[in-house]
Amino acid sequence: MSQEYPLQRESEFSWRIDPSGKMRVPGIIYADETLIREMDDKVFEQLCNVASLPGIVQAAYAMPDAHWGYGFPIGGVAAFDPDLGGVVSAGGVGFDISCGVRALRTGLSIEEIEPVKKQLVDALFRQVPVGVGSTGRIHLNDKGMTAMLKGGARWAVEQGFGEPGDLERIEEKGCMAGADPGEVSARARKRQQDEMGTLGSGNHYLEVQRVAEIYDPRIATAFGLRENDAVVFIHCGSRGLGHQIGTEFLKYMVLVASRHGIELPDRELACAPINSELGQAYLGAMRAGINCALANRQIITHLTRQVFADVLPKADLTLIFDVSHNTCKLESHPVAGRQRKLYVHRKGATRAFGPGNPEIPETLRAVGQPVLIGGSMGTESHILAGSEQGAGLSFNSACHGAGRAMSRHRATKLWRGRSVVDELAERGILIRSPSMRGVAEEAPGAYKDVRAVVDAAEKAGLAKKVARMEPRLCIKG
DNA sequence: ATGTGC
Repeated sequence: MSQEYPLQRESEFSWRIDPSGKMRVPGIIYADETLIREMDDKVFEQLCNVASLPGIVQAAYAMPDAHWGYGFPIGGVAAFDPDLGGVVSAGGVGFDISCGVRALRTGLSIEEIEPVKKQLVDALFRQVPVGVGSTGRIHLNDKGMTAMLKGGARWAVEQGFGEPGDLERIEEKGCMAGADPGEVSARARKRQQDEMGTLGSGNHYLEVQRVAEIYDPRIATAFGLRENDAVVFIHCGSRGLGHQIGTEFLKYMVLVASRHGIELPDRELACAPINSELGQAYLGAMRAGINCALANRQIITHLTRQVFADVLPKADLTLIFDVSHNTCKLESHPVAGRQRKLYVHRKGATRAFGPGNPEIPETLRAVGQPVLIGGSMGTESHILAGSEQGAGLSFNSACHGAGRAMSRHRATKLWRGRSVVDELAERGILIRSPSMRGVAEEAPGAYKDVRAVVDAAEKAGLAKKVARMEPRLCIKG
């Protein structure tokens, strides 16, 4: 644990760094003692940097899966008040804008999947493009690109990818308002024109999982989950488009920071006032990036349904929910007893609205928003539900995954992709990937213990555990 | 995360 950053234990699952130097607010980390001890000192340093940005409200937060990121920690949450000089930061959203997870029920039990598992994983691997630079069968011209950037998953459904009923189970009903395709450069558009409906690389995957354990039967029933059900998890984002938007705006934000009177503790924290031309331009482009990710996951859902229709015609894939974990969104939150409109950055952190929140679909409003936690390849995933107390703890945010425990480079020194695949196959978990190096980088041992992460999130009060899933097959970038 | 990068 850090010598340099004095952590005060606030409770069994929360830790605090009091403001010092240029920090305007404290840093708060939700974690158990083991997670805190193993957390990179860089997380604390980055959290203190975030806490020093103009207009930050209440505290800079780190989730239990936090690790070192670009500028902001991954697993970081920070909210800014536009009227107090609050800022928006490209690095605070992350390069993979609106990277997120979508979970689907299949209407099948795992016993129905097992006999055709190999056929299913091979068909998915053929049908869903994966890997660095992967392209799909959809090619968008500039007009189509603009419509996609404006319409998100709603556009995808209009194009015949999926069903109108899907939209109800997506954040923002599948279409992020305030997107400004005019702020998305020609280069970003070009990079994306052949990449719709592709999974990408890194930690992105498509898995078929077994519901292994139900923690909260009432909420599980509301989410349509039963033990032994087969479910699909899709984890991916906005591909080359989001990355290009992030890269370009980061550069502009570095250039004009001093003009806005912003002193950057770290160049990677480049940001612009929300109430500035650049801040508004970024928000418009970022929202278009959100729509790109929502459309991408929608198209992949359609491809997945086609595969199931072929291999398991009895299947009926219905959307449980779709959550993004790299965003900046305008939300209303109580601060010291007063509702305030804040721009909440969640980078590697999942929105987790509690019961009653009007943003949650009516059919789920009584139980809270599904919080989808994708574990690493070969390990378990979790579904949680937003809690009422989460509002006062982290602007209704929770963890997003297991969180890396070491660098990709170190992981490739410790594991061989081929042996990882073989070992998982022995446990009946089938992996298909174009990159054995990618598999080594994503080896289960390179990640934190996802169950410890989820337990800490629950015990800190951020969200409530609902169900635990085990992977049976996985296609990976 | 990324038409992976120096």
